[in-house]
Amino acid sequence: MNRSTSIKDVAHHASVAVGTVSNVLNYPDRVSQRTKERVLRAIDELGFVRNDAARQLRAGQSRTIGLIVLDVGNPFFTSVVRAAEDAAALQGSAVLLGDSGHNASRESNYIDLFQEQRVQGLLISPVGDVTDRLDLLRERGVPTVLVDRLADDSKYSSVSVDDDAGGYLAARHLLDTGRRRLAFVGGPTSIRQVADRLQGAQRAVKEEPDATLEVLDSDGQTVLAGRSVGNMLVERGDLPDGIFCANDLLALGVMQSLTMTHALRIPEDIALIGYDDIDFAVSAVVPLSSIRQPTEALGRTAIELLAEEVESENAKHRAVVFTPELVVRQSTAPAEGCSAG
Amino acid sequence: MNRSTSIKDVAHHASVAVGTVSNVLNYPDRVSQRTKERVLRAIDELGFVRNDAARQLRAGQSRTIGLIVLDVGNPFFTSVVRAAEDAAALQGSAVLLGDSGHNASRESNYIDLFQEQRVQGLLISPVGDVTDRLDLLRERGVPTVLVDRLADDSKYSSVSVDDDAGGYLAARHLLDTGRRRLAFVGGPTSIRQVADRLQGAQRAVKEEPDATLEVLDSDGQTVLAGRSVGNMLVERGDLPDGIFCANDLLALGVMQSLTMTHALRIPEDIALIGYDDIDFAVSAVVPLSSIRQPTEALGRTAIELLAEEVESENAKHRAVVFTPELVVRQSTAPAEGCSAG
DNA sequence: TCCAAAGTTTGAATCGTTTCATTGTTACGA
DNA sequence: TCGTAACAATGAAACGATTCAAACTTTGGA
Repeated sequence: MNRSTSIKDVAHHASVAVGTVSNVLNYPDRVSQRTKERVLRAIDELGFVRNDAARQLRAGQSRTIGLIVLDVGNPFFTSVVRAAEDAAALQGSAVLLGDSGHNASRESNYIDLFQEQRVQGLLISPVGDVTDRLDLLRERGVPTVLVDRLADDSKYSSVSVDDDAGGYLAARHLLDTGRRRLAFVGGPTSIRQVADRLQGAQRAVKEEPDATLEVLDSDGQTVLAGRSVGNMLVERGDLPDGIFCANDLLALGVMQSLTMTHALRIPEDIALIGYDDIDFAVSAVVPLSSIRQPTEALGRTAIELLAEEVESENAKHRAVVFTPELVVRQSTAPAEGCSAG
Repeated sequence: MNRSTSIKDVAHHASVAVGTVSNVLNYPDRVSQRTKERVLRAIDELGFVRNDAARQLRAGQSRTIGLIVLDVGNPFFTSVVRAAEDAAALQGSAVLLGDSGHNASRESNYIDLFQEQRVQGLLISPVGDVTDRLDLLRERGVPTVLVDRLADDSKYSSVSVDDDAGGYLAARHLLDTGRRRLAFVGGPTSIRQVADRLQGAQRAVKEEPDATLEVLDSDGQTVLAGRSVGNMLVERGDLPDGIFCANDLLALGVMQSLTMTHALRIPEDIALIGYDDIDFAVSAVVPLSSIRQPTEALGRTAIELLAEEVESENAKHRAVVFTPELVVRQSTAPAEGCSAG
């Protein structure tokens, strides 16, 4: 109803020119102490709040950064988002958050929205094949940084985590604690993350001549899927002595099935390690060893890479790959006759 | 670098006036077929994207709604957010999401940001005491709807869930399945939600002359806290036959402690029910009964209430209270000698 | 052929900032 | 007292969209 107060009202109320008010807001040093006080008082009395649309229109660019993630509910992304917000705040930008929910059309809507908002740049964990759209954005001066996905060519910067290294870490840890008959439990290896983690595990196993690695396909990446793999294992007998699951949910499912239904002991009979280090890992019946991804670094670095590209159109693109971290808990405590390798 | 193409460029390229281009975008019916096609082609060829800042500046209002939640990682809020986004999309608005992380200063920053963005309105799950700020916002024509908090006076609309009813549902269900010696496990009752749930449970227990309800304080609302309550119970003996936990994490902790460490059977020896119906409830060792909050309805209704206030300055404020829903799973299956009643 | 009504198109004015060339003021050394 | 440099303050122009009164075109009936 009542049109909100503008810089003009403030200027009038403080008996100065509009330019002066603007200077108070943006370049306080250019304004004398007396004037500044008068203007600030006026701002306070009138309850003036800068209209960002007008500022942005004049400036040609906004102070916001678009961030599109696959699933805000996923702790991995939640953590990345928070780190990105904090890093952006440090450089005076705000993050507009979009949750694509693995849905290409939602993703596309967010790209549209952010483009209309003239965001400084875009951080995205892509669902669909958005390379064409991203190319267009770049042409129009909106740089993009890929999150949790290695840029295929060198057209974009990206931040990602080395899943192969993570897989290696996990398997190596099982081997180091004396296990030799390992099993990998993971969803369809068509998922890149799963394939990479498996590959890393295989690499580690090849280092020990007497070690073997069996691959068990799971039907999805859930607790229930883990449970059925566990049941299957027990039914057929011939158990491995170390299990590496492609994520923590699977691991928790396997743990449930082995310990509850079948009275096997973890880690004495079978060691178990997951991936992601979700909150539940630490409070599982047997606290679960896992591989933690450096989410804070991901978010922070993504913002930094974007800043580089915003500053100079021709900044070199960089693909930053982080190495995950092993978190040891009870579920992989060394077996009794441990022949550490 | 290259200033992006404006409506003026499009107009020039299509040999029409700027007003015509605007009409094509906003009132296609006012424009002849021939012209429309020409303009649309020009838009396509130039890759024109509307500058929302300019549109907003002229319109005096944006098409965005601010939403500040306590924790996007919390499945409760994740679900509310998604529902709100969908409902907003239906009415042509976008949601700007802010995660206060239970932090009053982050919350305050988001309010500032959203105010500068001239959001249509604000949905907020407040951390600190923001009533003063909200009052100011309202004066300036930015309506607010409280989420997951009952408005204390009738100055605001709000959407919330009846925790008392939820507590009643849970306890009543334990009673209905034959349990009589109940226990309530919950963090400090200074948390409103906890206090309300307890109160509802007490109400239900009073309905059965031979039923009792014991209150067990927990140190926080986590799995580990639940586990220690469980351990304590077993150590002291004198077990209840039905336990109602103020949230699912506590319940899972209690379940771990009872079933694993102490070889008690759920639901045969003790029935167990949680609150929130998190994803893990269904995949617990014994699938956990719980109370589900109507998060989708919360998000949707919040947007609807806000729309009412946006439309008319003097819309009556409404406090909509939803009733949660009982989800029965194995953890509360009827005891053998069930005297339903 | 003319006129009115309906249908299209035009383009200047406007929104609230920031920018910047210009003007006004002050201080100080010559 | 004057000139000049440093400092402050001014206000018109610009950003890119929407709006709307006015101008123009078409249609169809008299």
